[in-house]
Amino acid sequence: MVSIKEVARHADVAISTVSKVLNGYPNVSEETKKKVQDAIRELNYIPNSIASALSSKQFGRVAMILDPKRQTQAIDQIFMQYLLGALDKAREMNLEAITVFTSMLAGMSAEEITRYFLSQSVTGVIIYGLSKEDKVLRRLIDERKFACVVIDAPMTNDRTTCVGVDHEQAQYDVAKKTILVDNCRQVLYIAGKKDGYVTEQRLNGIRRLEKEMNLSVLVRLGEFSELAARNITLKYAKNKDVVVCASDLMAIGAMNALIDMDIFRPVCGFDGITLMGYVGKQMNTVKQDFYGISSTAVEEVRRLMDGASGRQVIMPHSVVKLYYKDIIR
Amino acid sequence: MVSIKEVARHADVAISTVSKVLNGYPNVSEETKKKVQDAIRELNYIPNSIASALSSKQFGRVAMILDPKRQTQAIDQIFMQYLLGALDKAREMNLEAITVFTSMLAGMSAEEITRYFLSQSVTGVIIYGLSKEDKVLRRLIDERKFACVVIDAPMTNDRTTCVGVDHEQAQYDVAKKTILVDNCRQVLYIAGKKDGYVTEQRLNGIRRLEKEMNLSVLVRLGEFSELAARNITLKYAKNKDVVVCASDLMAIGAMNALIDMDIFRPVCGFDGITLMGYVGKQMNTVKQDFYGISSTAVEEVRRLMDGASGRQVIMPHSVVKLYYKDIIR
DNA sequence: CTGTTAGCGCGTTCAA
DNA sequence: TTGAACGCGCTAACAG
Repeated sequence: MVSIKEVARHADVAISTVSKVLNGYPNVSEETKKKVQDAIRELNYIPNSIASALSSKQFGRVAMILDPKRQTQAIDQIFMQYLLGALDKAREMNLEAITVFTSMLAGMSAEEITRYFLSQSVTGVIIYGLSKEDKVLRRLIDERKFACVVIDAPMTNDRTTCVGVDHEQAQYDVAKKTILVDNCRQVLYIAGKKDGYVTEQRLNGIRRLEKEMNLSVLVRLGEFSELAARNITLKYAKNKDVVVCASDLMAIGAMNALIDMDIFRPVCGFDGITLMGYVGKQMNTVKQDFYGISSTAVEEVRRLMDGASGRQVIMPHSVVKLYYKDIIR
Repeated sequence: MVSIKEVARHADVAISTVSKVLNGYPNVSEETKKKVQDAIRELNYIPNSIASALSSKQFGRVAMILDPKRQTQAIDQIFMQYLLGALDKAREMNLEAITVFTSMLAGMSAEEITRYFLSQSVTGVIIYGLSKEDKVLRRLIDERKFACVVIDAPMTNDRTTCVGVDHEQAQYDVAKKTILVDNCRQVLYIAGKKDGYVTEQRLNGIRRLEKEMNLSVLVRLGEFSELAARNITLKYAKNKDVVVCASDLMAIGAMNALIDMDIFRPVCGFDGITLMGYVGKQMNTVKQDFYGISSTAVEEVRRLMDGASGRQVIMPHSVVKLYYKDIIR
């Protein structure tokens, strides 16, 4: 492994000079700069980021905490978008991001996780899909030992920023758009999980619409499950005018149920995933930019690591109509 | 940040003694060991793995290269299993694994990737789902600068190990089992992608069965796409006895097509994914243990990093029948 | 069994 | 503008 020392020798300068060239410092003459760069090229020198980090004390890695078993809004596709968005941005910002699954954290206390992260030089954390029931991660947030960004859970403090769309408004928007077409009054709302933050917010959205439009809304928990949504639909949809679902997956289940019941009802979903299979229908849904959300999360965690204070970041959403062609895998 | 130095001072021993205790070296009296451990606990000392790596020159991180856009066998679910398996094992083996998506490598030459990896102290690489067309990654493998493990592509050299099930045999097995039930003769085989290694191997499997059972097999490329498989089925399945698909996704497409055509044909898939939606039917498929494959890959890459030579590792597979209840999300 | 010493590869003063 | 010297936190000889 060719080190900075050899480059220095080769270029006949001091190590520190090479370092300066490497890091684009001023006060290096063009002449020596060129000498150094030539040497770097000739020796095919590659700086060691580990040593660099140690020396400059700029550790600061970011841990992305994902819970794949927690089938909330949709499926793994979303996680991949999250990962992609974060890793791309991290690379762009010269940050190291490590992937951590909750299964690897299972059984650990907040202290143990803290220790683990610190030993890995992790100073920033992004939590995707926090559950209300997750005492440990909530503790981690409360302790403020890390710069935290929480996706889709409304938590902020001086070391914690939350990032996500306005689920309340989004649910309101998509439901309203769907309902207006057929002037529906009786709504079947299939919500998510009891312990989910987004479930609550989305529910608030439909409640607001209920009041505003004087609707009658029946709420059932679909657990973000296609099958549960199917069964709920089979049971309750008959004398409803519309089925509003808190996820695309559940919307698919509802649609299939309606087909089996041989009745038509408008259905709308949430998330805008594309791996839905072709149901041969169309439906409204909320399109979230998971890649962008995750990318923003990295920027935010960096802000926090640089000492900024936590805040709330609302990402834009849109209501789109998914057709057959959109939902082909 | 409390360092080893402070621990040493606190315990009134030398730094090296602390280091020995930390790394479980012999030649430390129980007495001093206890002193040190107490100090560690009191100060809540956390070793810095970065400094440790630098000092011991035990860098050796491993890069997991994933290509999410490459929708080969199935969907993101498989990638998540891969990630989980690798990260769990890496943690167990005290290796650092970093997630790299091909999109981050796009446009880079093999040399640039090499430089990038080396700068990140990556010395081992796991490649998931290599395409025959991927000249760059193949170059990376050929250059032997890294310990390489390739999943599902039959490449080995002294620095490269391949890991995966025996796709040829697996395809043979599942097809045979499916065909025997109804004594089928006319087979529609929906293969994967032209540039895929597994496509070729699985095709060999069906070809072997064709000869052995004196079948008539029509082969079409389904591109691992549900829709393509659907269209192929609509076009060709009528006068066939069975539809053998090189992926579960395509099998779903085929099944749905058959339902629309209102004819029954046995269908079999490949991979054993669980996010198929409920088609209300059953089918045979090859169950792959993606978690285990990835976990094994990490062990293998470690072997290579430790100087061992490349080899071929065949993972076990099984043929299972998926029922309605199995494929509920 | 313990402590001293010499680095690992690099960033960063501070004199020269 | 340059370079010697120190230190980041830790490991690994080696000497005592």
